[in-house]
Amino acid sequence: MTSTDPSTGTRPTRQRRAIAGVMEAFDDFRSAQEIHGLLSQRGEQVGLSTVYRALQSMADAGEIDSLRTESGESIYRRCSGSHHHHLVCRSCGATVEVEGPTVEKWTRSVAAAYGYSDVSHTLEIFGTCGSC
Amino acid sequence: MTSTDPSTGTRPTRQRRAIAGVMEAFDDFRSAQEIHGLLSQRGEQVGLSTVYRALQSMADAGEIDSLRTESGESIYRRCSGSHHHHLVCRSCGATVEVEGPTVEKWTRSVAAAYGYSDVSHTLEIFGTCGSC
DNA sequence: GTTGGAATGAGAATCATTGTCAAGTCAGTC
DNA sequence: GACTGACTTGACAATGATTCTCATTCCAAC
Ligand SMILES: [Zn+2]
Ligand SMILES: [Zn+2]
Ligand SMILES: [Zn+2]
Ligand SMILES: [Zn+2]
Repeated sequence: MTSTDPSTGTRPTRQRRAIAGVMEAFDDFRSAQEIHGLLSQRGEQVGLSTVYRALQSMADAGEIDSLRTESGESIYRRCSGSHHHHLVCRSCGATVEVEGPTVEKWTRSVAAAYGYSDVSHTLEIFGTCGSC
Repeated sequence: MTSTDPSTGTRPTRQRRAIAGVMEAFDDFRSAQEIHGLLSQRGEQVGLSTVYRALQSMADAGEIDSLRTESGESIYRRCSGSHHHHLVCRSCGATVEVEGPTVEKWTRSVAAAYGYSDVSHTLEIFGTCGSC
């Protein structure tokens, strides 16, 4: 029997489990370096390279979401498996996952209309939430 | 009388004019470094720092659009004044400006549904164009 | 032509991210 | 239990886009 996790193609090592654990523990988007810091605080010794690698494979496997801040750094957050976007509060970071069949359909038809293939898209909504 | 361009707060120096000229000359999204290269090809001697600075102030002034590729680098392009989005070729930068009343309406209603105000959004579509 | 602030640019510095590679780990096999 | 071979790790170096530094140049106004 294979020993690799079929969803990520990786072994469930101590480090991977620690990272997955931290990702469960919070609800905001965090950078790889912040996550590495959280691990240290927890007493988990994990190399920064490993954190980057794990986050990448988790993102590829759809286990977590990643997006880029305005300053260009990648931030990560646990998320539901299906494709969705985010409504993010500009001041407190409160995040709502949103889905829109409408938008998905629209982007696909626009791309098709102009003969573009291998299409992907980014869509984020920013605003000020009710409690801010 | 002031000598600064009221829209950017900058002086129209030889370098700024050269950069503005290059931006007029193409209609794909290009990185700062590519734009710097185009300037050199034209025989315009402009420092890379200056290119970065000029592009930034032009983007701030709304004279050009800037967005980030999936790999995180900033790319720039002259744009029409009105609100729109882009369909960008990942390999050659060929760009189509797209507008969608549907999407605009959708983002607004989603934000409203969750009580978010002062809403803005980012939406870009990436793909491979027909000739790539 | 003087002058003071703005602009420039060569090079250094920043900094998130990725690459390198020797050492460590693990599952399955003998 | 040792053996093997593939996967994984992590300290460190390298990358690469962007920003910073600061001495020099430019320029509009007086
Ligand atoms: Zn808020
Ligand atoms: Zn989508
Ligand atoms: Zn193309
Ligand atoms: Zn829009």
